[in-house]
Amino acid sequence: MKARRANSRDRILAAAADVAREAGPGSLSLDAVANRAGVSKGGLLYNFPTKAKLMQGLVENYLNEFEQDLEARVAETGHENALSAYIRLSADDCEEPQPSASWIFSAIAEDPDFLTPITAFKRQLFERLKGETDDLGSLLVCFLAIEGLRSMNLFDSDVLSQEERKLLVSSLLKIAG
Amino acid sequence: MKARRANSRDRILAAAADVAREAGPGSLSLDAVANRAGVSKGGLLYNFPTKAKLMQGLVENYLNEFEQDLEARVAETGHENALSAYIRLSADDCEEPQPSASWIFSAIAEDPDFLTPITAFKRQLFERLKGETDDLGSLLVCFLAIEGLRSMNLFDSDVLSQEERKLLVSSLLKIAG
DNA sequence: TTTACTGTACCGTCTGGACGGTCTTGTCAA
DNA sequence: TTGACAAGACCGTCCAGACGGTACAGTAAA
Repeated sequence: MKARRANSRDRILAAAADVAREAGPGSLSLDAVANRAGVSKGGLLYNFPTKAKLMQGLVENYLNEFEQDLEARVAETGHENALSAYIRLSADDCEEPQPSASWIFSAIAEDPDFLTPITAFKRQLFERLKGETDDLGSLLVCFLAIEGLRSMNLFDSDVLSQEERKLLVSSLLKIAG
Repeated sequence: MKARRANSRDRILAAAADVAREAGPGSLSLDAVANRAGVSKGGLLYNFPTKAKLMQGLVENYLNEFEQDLEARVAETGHENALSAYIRLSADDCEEPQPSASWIFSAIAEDPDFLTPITAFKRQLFERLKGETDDLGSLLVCFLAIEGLRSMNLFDSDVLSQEERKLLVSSLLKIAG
C-alpha cells in the first residue's frame, strides 16, 4: 500500500532517534534502525546508502526543525527580542521528559566532523543575537547558560530540579531584558 | 604495591584519553589503547578486566582530578567564594587547546550510566555553592553558563572567540560577586 | 615464590555494506 | 482499455572484518 511507502525516510530518521534514546547511542546499528522503522535493511540502505549519510540526515533534520521552531517563536512574539524567544524555546524543549537528541553521540562516534554544521549554526545564531543587543556581556551569559541547559538535557542529567530551572529561565529573561 | 615499570594503570588511562581525542571517540578500542600505552592487550586486560572497567577508571580519574584542582583553587584564593574559584578553574580549563575529555563520548556509547557519577558530582558541587550564596538566581545563571562553556569545550566547537570567552568570564565573576 | 606483566593464539558475536532479486507504480503507444 | 516496459522502492542473504574477551605459556624483577 501507498501508506506504508509514503515517507520511509522520515520514519527511518525518527526510528534512529528512538533507538539511540532507548537502547543507548552505542547501540545505534543499521539493523536496529531498520527493525524499528519497519523497513528491511535493504530499504534502509536504499534511503541512506551509508551509516554516515544517515547521521548526516539526522543532523540536517535536527537543524531544520530547530530553525523552524525558532522562527515560529520569533514570529509569534514579534515585539520581543530573538534572545528571549530562544530562551523560551530552549526552556520548553528541556521541559520534555525525553532527551530526544542522544543520537548526536552516535554521530560523534561515527565522525566528530558531524558537529561542524551544528557549530556553524550556533555561531550564526549567536551573531544574529549580537546584532540585536548592545550589551554583549549579558548576551554571552544568557547564550552560554542556555547552552548549559541544553547540554544537561542532552546528557539527561537531572542536576537541576524543575523549580530551579524555572528560576533560571526567569533570571535569564530578566537579564535579556 | 606498584609495577616494576612506572604505573601502567595511569599510562593506560592517559593513552585511552589520547586515543579518544586523536582518533575519535568511536575508535577507542582496547587494541588501540594497549598499543598507545606501550602495553600488550593482555597487560591492559590485567589492569582493566573489561572495557567497562576502563571507562569507569576514566570517569573516576577525571572526577578525582577535578576535585583536587577545585580544592587547590579554593585554597589558594581563600577569601573568595567557591563559585568564583569554579569559574576561574573552568575558564582556564577551556583555554587549553585540547578538549581532553572526549573519551566521555566513548563511555556514553558503552553505557549511558557512566554519566551518573558525573551528574552526582555536579549536583554535589551545586549544593555546596548554594550554601554560599543567598542569590539562587545568580548562582543558577553562573553555574549553567559554566556548564555551557564546558560543554562547548567538550564538543570542541569554537562558537566563541577568545575575547568573547574573556568577556563572558568577567561578566560571570561580576555576577558571582 | 609471588607479582606483574608480555605475547600469541584464538573464539563468538556483531556490523556495515554489497548484491541480486522482487514487488509496485507510472508512462505511453496501440 | 490494455499491454509492454522502465524506473523506483524495497527485501533477504551473505560476507569480510573488527571487536571484546579468553586462555595460557613465558618472563623478569622484588
